[in-house]
Amino acid sequence: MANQRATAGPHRGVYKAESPDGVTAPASTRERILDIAMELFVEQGYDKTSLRDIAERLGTTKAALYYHFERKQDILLELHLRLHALGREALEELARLESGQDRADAWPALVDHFIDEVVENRQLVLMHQRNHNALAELGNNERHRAENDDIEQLFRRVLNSPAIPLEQRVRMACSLGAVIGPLVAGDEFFPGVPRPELAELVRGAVRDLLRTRKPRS
Amino acid sequence: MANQRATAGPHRGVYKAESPDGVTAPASTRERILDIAMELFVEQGYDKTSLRDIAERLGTTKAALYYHFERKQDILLELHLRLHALGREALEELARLESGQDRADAWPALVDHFIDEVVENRQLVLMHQRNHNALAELGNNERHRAENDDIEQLFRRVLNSPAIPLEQRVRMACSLGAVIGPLVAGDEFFPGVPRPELAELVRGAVRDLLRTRKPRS
DNA sequence: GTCTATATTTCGATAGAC
DNA sequence: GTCTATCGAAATATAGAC
Repeated sequence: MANQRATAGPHRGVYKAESPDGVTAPASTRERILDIAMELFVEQGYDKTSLRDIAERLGTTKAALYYHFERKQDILLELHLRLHALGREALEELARLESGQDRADAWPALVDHFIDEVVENRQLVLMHQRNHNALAELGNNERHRAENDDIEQLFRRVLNSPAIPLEQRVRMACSLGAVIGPLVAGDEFFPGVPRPELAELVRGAVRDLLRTRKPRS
Repeated sequence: MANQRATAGPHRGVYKAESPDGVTAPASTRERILDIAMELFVEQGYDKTSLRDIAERLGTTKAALYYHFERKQDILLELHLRLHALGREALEELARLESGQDRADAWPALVDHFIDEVVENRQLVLMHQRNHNALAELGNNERHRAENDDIEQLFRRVLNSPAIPLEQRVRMACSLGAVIGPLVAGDEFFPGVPRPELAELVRGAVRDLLRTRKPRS
């Protein structure tokens, strides 16, 4: 009767049925659903993944899923929140800095952190970028809209800081794309290269990218 | 009776009903369909865009579309081929170079070209990256598979050239992501900045990114 | 918590008139 | 080339037994 909120009833807010001590409990059905859904959303996309597909791979039936999630969209929403949780803290901290120059100075550390998280949660990032449209439709959901608008505004606040020269702000945006390129999309292009080594090389590339040169004057 | 293959019959291979001289003819229905579909695929995604949606915005009915395209997928396929046509030539030329070093040297020019095309065909690029999953399903289509496998192999051949140091190859991959970042995805982050100026800044960033430094030894 | 139905809706695709 | 009408195949979601 310890921390069993997950089994206290269907679809009710926040769950995270971890055992109080660090013991790895058998993954709750709810979380197994999320993991399987993430796999399938990457393989086939959200729209082409039916609840029947998920249920089959999980070994149950469609209807059983409705005990754990009210609607199909809620599965996607939960996964989206998982992703947002990754970058939220770091981004908030960055946006809290007053001066634009401080923000620019702190950016490289943020990207470093970003690289680590992309490597560790590659599948989640993949799911995000391969289901852009489906995720956009979550905009109607209140819980999602609140969270999402927030994150987006944090980004905007940093990348729009008028105190940072435009050139540097553009490079900050470039650095994010540069990370996604080889670490996610172009995975098949560097087979056999251990991911940590790849990450290290990307780190070096981003470092050079962010080191703005003198404008040719 | 000049170049009217487009109206010679429904869905038959290649069309491009341009008038022989450079005169801008009124866009054929077929091309208006493609343009509208591209818009909608960007706004809502391929899966959530019904043929009814397309027909409505075009001012006709669903059934009319079937005169111009045999299946819904064929609309997406045609748009995909439009995109591939953009980069194909440059990429082929690059892959034809024998030495790996030659390829690495030619890469910056390719990216420069890539930047121009991304700026000029932003919507098409957007459609591509926002419908990754739907496009992957075209893999069953023969016409698509032939074309697509080809392009992918060209990329692989260049990015795998063993003569190019891994560090540089990774940076080549980074450079592609760095272009997409600010020019496509992060469009809303630089409002008011004319796109050519943005492109120029990205060009500078990529230049620094590709200039590999001495390894710290 | 999971099952077997089944209701409901939407969409791709076809038939055939004009 | 475009229309109306309709078929058939999914898929989401619900009802109710166990």
